[in-house]
This record gives sequence, C-alpha cells and structure tokens, in this order.
Amino acid sequence: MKADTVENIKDVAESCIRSKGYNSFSFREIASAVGIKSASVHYHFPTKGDLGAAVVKRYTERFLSALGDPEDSEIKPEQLIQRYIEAFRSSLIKDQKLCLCGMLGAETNSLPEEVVRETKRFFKENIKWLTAVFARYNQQEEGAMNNKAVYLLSSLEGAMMVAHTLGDLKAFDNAIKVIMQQFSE
Amino acid sequence: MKADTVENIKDVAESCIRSKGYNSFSFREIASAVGIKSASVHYHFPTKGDLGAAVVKRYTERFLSALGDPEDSEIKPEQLIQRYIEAFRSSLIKDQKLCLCGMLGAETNSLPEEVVRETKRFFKENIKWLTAVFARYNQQEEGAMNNKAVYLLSSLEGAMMVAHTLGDLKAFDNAIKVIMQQFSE
DNA sequence: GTCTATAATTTGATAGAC
DNA sequence: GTCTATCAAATTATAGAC
Repeated sequence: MKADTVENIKDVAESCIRSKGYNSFSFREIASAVGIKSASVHYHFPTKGDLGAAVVKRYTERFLSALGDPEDSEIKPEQLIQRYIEAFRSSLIKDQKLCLCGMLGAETNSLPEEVVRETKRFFKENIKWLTAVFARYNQQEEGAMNNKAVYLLSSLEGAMMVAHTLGDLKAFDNAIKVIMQQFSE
Repeated sequence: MKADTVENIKDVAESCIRSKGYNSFSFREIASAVGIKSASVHYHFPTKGDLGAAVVKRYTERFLSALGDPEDSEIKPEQLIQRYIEAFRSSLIKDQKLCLCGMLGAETNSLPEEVVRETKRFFKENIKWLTAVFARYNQQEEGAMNNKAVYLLSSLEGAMMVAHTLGDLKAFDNAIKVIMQQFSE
C-alpha cells in the first residue's frame, strides 16, 4: 500500500505546494499527512530546499514523459499541441490545483536557489518541447517558433491561475478557445 | 517627505508582496522599511489580512484609473488595448516585479478571505474593462468578447510570471508579439 | 500615534535513543 | 529509519506606558 516513504513524502509535498505554495507548507504538516514525524522527513530530505527541488524534479520528469517524443512521426503536431493543452487542463480540473511550477514561478524571489533552478528547467524543457513540435508545422523562421512556444506555455499558466482564482473553471476553457485560433490556420 | 505613514506602509507592503508573496512578508519587515515598529503598523492595520486587502484595493483603483474610460470615443479601441498591455509591461520592466494580483492569485488557497475577495475583484474589473473595449470592435457575439477579455488578461499574467522566472524580459515581449496577432485582423 | 515588552504559536533543523 | 525532545528564530498580535 504505502511502499515507499520517500514517494509518499513527495506526493504530499507536491500537493501542498500546488495548493498553498512553497512558503506555506511545513515539515510537520507533511509528516502528519504521511503518518510519521517531522524529524523523519528531515532524515530523507535534510532541508526544505532539498525536498522542494526533488518534488519539482520528479514533476518535470513525469510531465515530459507524459508528453512523449515531439518528433514522433506517428502523431501529428496538431495532436501533440492538443495533448499539451490537455495536460494543463486535467491538472486544473482533476486536481483542482495549479501547475506546480506556475506556483513556484510566482514565488521565485523567496525560494532557495536549488528550487529556482529546477523550476526554470521545467519552463525551459517545456519551451524546447513546444518549439520542436512547432518546427514540424510548415516552414517558419526559428524565432517565430520559439515565440509561439513561450506564448503557449505562458497563456496556459496564466489561464490556470486566473480560472483558479475566480473559481471558474469555464474561464480556462474560454481562454483556450481563443488560444486555439492561433493554431487553426 | 514622508507625509503619510499609512501610504508608506501600503507602498512597502505592495512592493514586498509583489516580489516575495503575501506569505513571505512580515509586519516587522514592513515596519523596519518604513522606519517605525511593528506595533505601530498594527495600529493602522489590525491584522495582516486588513493590510493585504487595503493594498489590493488601492492597487485596483490605481490600475483602473490609469486605464481610463473604455468607452472614451476620443481613443480608438486598438489604442486602449495597447495601453492595457503597456500597463503590464511597465510593471514587469520598470518595477522588475509581478502584477500584485498575479502573485496573490497563485496564493489564493492560503490567503485570508478579505484578500481573496479583493483579488477576485481586480480580475473581474479587468475583464469588464476589456470586454467593454472589445465591444467597440466590429460586431461580435457577447460570449466571444468575454472570452477574449479573459484570454488577454490570462496571457499577460502568465507571460509576466514566466519571463520573471526565467529572468528573461524579452520572453515577455516575444509572447506579446504572438498575442497581438489575435487582434490585428 | 508610536513605543517597549511580551504572549502564544509555528517554523526549520539537530542530537541522540531505540 | 523512526522516534522524543529540544533549540533558536520568526511570526501575528496585544497590553499598556508615553
């Protein structure tokens, strides 16, 4: 059932950060939810920064893995973009929470260096993946593809935040409708 | 010089929240920057939630005031949209900080009720203003204008967050380029 | 209106037993 | 690997003097 304590800790920490932010979760809180004591959490993750960085690292790996190969010729680029949007959408709808890195990105200035580094990596890998997908569309200049990638990532992060704040998940879908017009010509 | 203590407190608090978040600033920190003691801050704002809500309220009033009347026939709707985008851009470039409500929106789940209420109001008033501007464009259906409003607000908030995290302000302008294509037909 | 002093709680982190 | 116990610091907030 609860095979791996380390994974349990990461699960709870990820959930906490995504709903309340890095600066509003405590080791005691994590420990309590896992069913251990805070000293035991420190055994696995000496500092809060260690835990935060590990959570983001796992999050990024899972996210990229779910997206798959951007150059997989079996799948049309349009479908990959659709899959990308759906990844954000299900995060918001199913988990009722923000993107982990959307939250951490806002908190950047009050985060330990190792957490900032991993958060940046998430964004950079996202942009890289999207740029690779856009490169499969009809010929475009290098810069235009990168701009589109930054744009799509940013718009989805922003739409999650606004919809979550307003408590209106339809707002997310409404924003998506406008975003998709960009890619349907 | 420092005429009004209350305004000074709000100034410092706004700056702190925009750079570190609501959950990472303290009354002692504000007091120290203003040159008073934390007990004096409590005299003006009994609770942290009171201070937070007052800061957002002033921020919203100033923001809407700077935008002006969305139905001012002296100004073309295209120019108003440009002004709107510029308001976000200068926040990011000049202040090197996020939008106050972009930060607070992410933190929604760990905020006092009165701060959440004011943050929602900022977003709702933004959407209302934008919808009024879009209504001045050629005939569109009601829903489409609202969707565009939510979309533009969301995209700008997201672009600020991503650019700020990456420490790459050009990323903001690159995203804007793609966003503007939506409104240039 | 600002101060000193302090209460009550929570936090990240460590020492050392088992 | 988990525990008890504890530390040192920081937090929001209040009482009461000036």
